[in-house]
Amino acid sequence: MLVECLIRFSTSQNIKMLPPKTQDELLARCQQLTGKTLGQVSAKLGWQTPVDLRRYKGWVGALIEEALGADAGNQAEPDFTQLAIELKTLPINRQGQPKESTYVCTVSMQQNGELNWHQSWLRRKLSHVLWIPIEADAEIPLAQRYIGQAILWKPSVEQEVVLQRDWESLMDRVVLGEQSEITAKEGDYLQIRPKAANSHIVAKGISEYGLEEKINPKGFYLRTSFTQQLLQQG
DNA sequence: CTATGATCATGA
DNA sequence: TCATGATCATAG
Repeated sequence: MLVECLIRFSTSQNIKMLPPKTQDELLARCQQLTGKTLGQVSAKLGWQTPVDLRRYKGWVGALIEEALGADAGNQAEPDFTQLAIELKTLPINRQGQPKESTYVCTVSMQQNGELNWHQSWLRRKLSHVLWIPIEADAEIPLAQRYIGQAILWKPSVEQEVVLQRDWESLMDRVVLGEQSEITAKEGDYLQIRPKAANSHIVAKGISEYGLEEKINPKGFYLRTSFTQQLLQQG
């Protein structure tokens, strides 16, 4: 099976990688990517490497998904549906630290159980994450950026305590109809920021009087101070 | 519109 | 310099 995958990987041009059946198989595929450049992986998949990411912001993430055989598409599921593992690339600056915050999910109270931490969408998404560190210094051409060692991560008890506290305090405000007033300054590890095509996009929200209101969609993001810890513990 | 994938770009 | 607020592409 491993041989088949390696052959498939080395020879494929437009052939879709099958999703990994086990965690070990997934990690083996990650090993194949470690130390390779984005240009090498891109060429192997028959993808064009853009000059920069300005108009292709999700390109790196989509490339790694394809290379590892993620199968969730744009459904609201973990990237590896069978393994219940979420995939996230982690852009690394020249100092070896996360360069950007990490988007997790949209802020919403329409979901069932969205008012309870243990059933929350955010907790489910962060319950098991495969982080792929990737060079992201602007001075390195996209195709020459190296892929780092993958980190398969579950939040520690200490980390989850903070995440839960942040999530509950932020969601308290959302429920009170204050979502549009929340700024990115709030939260220790989690923050809420705009998440939309632009600032004019509107979504259904709740006003301070509990009525329906049109607001600019926002999302939960992990601060770099949090993802920095993962690099050290991984 | 919502979901997926994120990074850009400017003000402080 | 860097975090906040804004934005880009694509599928359904």
